[in-house]
Amino acid sequence: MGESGNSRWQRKKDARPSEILDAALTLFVDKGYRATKMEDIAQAAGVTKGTPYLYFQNKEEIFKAVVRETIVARMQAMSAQLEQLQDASGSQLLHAALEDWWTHIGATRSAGLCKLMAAEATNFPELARFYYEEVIKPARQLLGYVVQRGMDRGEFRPANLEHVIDMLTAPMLMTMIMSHSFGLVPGCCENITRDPLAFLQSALRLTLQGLQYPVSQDLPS
Amino acid sequence: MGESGNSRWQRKKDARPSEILDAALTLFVDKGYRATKMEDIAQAAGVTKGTPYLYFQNKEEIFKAVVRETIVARMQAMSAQLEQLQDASGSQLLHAALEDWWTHIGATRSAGLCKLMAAEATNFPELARFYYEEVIKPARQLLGYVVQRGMDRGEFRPANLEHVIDMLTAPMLMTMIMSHSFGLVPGCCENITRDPLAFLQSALRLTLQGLQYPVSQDLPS
Amino acid sequence: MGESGNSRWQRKKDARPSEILDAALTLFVDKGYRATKMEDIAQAAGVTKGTPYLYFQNKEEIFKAVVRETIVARMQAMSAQLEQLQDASGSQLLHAALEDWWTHIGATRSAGLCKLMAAEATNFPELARFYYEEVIKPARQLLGYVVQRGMDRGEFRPANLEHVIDMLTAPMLMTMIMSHSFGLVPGCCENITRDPLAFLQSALRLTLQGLQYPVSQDLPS
Amino acid sequence: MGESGNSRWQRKKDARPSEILDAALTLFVDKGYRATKMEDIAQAAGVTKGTPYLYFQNKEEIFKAVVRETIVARMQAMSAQLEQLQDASGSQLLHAALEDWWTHIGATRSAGLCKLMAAEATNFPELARFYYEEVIKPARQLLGYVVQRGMDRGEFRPANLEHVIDMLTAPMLMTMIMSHSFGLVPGCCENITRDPLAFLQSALRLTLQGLQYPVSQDLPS
DNA sequence: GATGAATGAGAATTCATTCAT
DNA sequence: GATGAATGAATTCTCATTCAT
Repeated sequence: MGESGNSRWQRKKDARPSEILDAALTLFVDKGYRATKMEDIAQAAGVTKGTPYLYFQNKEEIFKAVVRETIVARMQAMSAQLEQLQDASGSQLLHAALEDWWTHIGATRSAGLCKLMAAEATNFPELARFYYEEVIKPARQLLGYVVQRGMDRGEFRPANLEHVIDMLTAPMLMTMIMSHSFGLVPGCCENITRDPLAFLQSALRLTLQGLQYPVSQDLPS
Repeated sequence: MGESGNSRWQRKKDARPSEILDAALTLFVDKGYRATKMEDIAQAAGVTKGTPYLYFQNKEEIFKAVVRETIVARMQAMSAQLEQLQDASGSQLLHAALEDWWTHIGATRSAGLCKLMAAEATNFPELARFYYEEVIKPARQLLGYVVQRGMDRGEFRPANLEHVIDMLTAPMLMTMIMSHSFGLVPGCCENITRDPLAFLQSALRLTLQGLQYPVSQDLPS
Repeated sequence: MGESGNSRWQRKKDARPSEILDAALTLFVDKGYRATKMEDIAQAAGVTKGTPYLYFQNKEEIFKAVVRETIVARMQAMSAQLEQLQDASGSQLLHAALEDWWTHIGATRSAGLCKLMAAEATNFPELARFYYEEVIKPARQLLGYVVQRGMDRGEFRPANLEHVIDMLTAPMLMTMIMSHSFGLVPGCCENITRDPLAFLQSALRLTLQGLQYPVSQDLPS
Repeated sequence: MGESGNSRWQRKKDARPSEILDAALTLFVDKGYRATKMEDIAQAAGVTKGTPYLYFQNKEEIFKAVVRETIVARMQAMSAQLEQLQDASGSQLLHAALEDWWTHIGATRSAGLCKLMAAEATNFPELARFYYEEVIKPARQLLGYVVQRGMDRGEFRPANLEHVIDMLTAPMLMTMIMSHSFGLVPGCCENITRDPLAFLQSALRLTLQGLQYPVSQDLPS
């Protein structure tokens, strides 16, 4: 026939899994885990009901695979990348990390997945632990390392390390949550989701400002 | 307190609806919206399957009512309370607000509801708008007012108001999310949920520090 | 609340389980376990799809309940009954037992259930063990007791007790199997299912004949 | 014998079909008809999913072919063999038949197939008829012939021929059923499956004993 | 002949909701 | 007002079968 795709079966074994995961990612992010039907995933991937089951045991495994293939994979790449910028100052590193994160996660569908992960953590304890070990913990270690080095070098004033890490993370979490919950609802949040990156940078600056040594003598916090 | 809200709470001799909402709140927070069965709500409220339908049209209406009756109601009370502390400094007001929030929301089941609200916003757009109008917007206006006043008075250096509000809000959101998602999973987060209030206060201090005028000569207070 | 006033709908409730089990028994016997759809059971019981699940966890539990309520229950009744005929001879007891069995099991749908049990034993090991403990074992013990007593009294010649029990059981098993497998297929077995009871009695007579002492004294087998 | 059946078995250089049937036999016997997946059959035969369909229309046809090729074929061989022992006594013939049957059917996977056949007869009426015509009927005719001859010769006392045949068959059926149902379940039947052949021989002896003329004068033939 | 990706009808199970009592 | 038995739409998952390669 003249047309390429007119066969009932489009056989793309190698491409299928990632097509399915891609469709699933979008649907999970848009509608949540429970509200996403397997058949919807199949349809969005251009296949029929049964096909996803050829590649994944069940819905839960699809969800796990989506998390693994997107955030976890990206996280590892980011960690590796940041480890090469050893010479930069703490501020520079944190700014670089923020931009990197924004490019590869914050501004992508992955951000919606983070929100979903938070929403569903208690329903998938095993996955939550995995996510914690593979994403949250390494991310926090990386940030902790950078901040601690800054303190050691006198770039930052001493402060509770965990709290600083939380402080650096909170705006990112907020951005992801807001832009994938209220931000998606028409008529909510006209002034919140304007320019998330601007907020993130502003937040980072504010936090770094707070980490500077006061000029005159001040009590350490 | 005003007398206006009494009529609603005076008919407490008929406690059924609020008992149902109370049970629903706990279950929604613990298991999520979808995973909470109507029958579980009924049972937890000490009634039988059909009874909730005598007071609420359906599950969605119960969810909305829960949000309305808990967070929204609490939010309004908090707003009223804060409006009375007009003489305090911006820092003092923000610290007071934080403690108030922590006591009445952050440390209660309501915090779980906020997380749930974020998770389900896209599934209940109407409710999301309501929540945004009744909770998020007023809260931000309140914070915005306090911060703006601080800037006007020279207590804080000028900065993007929306970003500062986001900055003040992010740690609270983070606390709520984490403590009701990963924080509930055994084996996650050994170092995150340690002492949320300490983090919140530390974050506030850090942000306020960042809002101080830099050392160089600037306007006197 | 109280136990007293709810007669009408509760009577319905009480009747449901047995109605469902009754429908299930017939369908299981007719079509086998796998080929019997839950919806068919429901329909045969005059209810809709979901109703059986109000009373039984799942299809497997219905099957187990059917077995329990029919054969096991009947078996226990039979055992109790036979224990009262202590004075009769071995032959008399065995004939009585056969007739009893025929009346209450062999000629009823329960016989089909025995066949089904044999067919599905490996698919439900737990149920098979239960059935073995509650039905097969007691039945064999009962027969064993009667035969042993006959041997002790000199009514029967000595023989391997287990083999005799098998020998007494085999015709019953055969009758049940044949009449619920080939016997149900039109055009099979014109001469097999003629008169099962006649065969059973004939078989018993033949076996008892074989248990008589030969006239001349011969070696025990 | 005739040459007519050769063509089927001569094309054995193409072993595919029989390999598939062999695999199917084992799986059917082990897991039952329904629980045996086509893919499992293919895999056990060392081919892939689609291949069985090159040789058989569908699963049902495979089942039928298995029955045909195993039991039916073996049955015909046995019949032919027994027809050659014309000189022996009835007892001798029956003992020989039993041993033959035990060797080629009772102790092999075919026994499991008999059980399966009984279990599935109503689901495959056409196959049931075929099995009845090709297996059950000839077997009964053979036995009937031997027993009748024994009666005619005065070796056995007169009795209902069909009943005697049933009587001779029942232990074999029982052995096959038990050893492929409860006998396979761990924890069932410690004392049943001990030594099936011993039981079969014992049963035959007992039956033959019952067929002997009583010593004192009894009914004339 | 073989392959194995894809199909899609079908079955089990869940649970929000209704309504006769 | 309350009850709780019953409903039936909705959803997940299975597997015999097909057919392009």
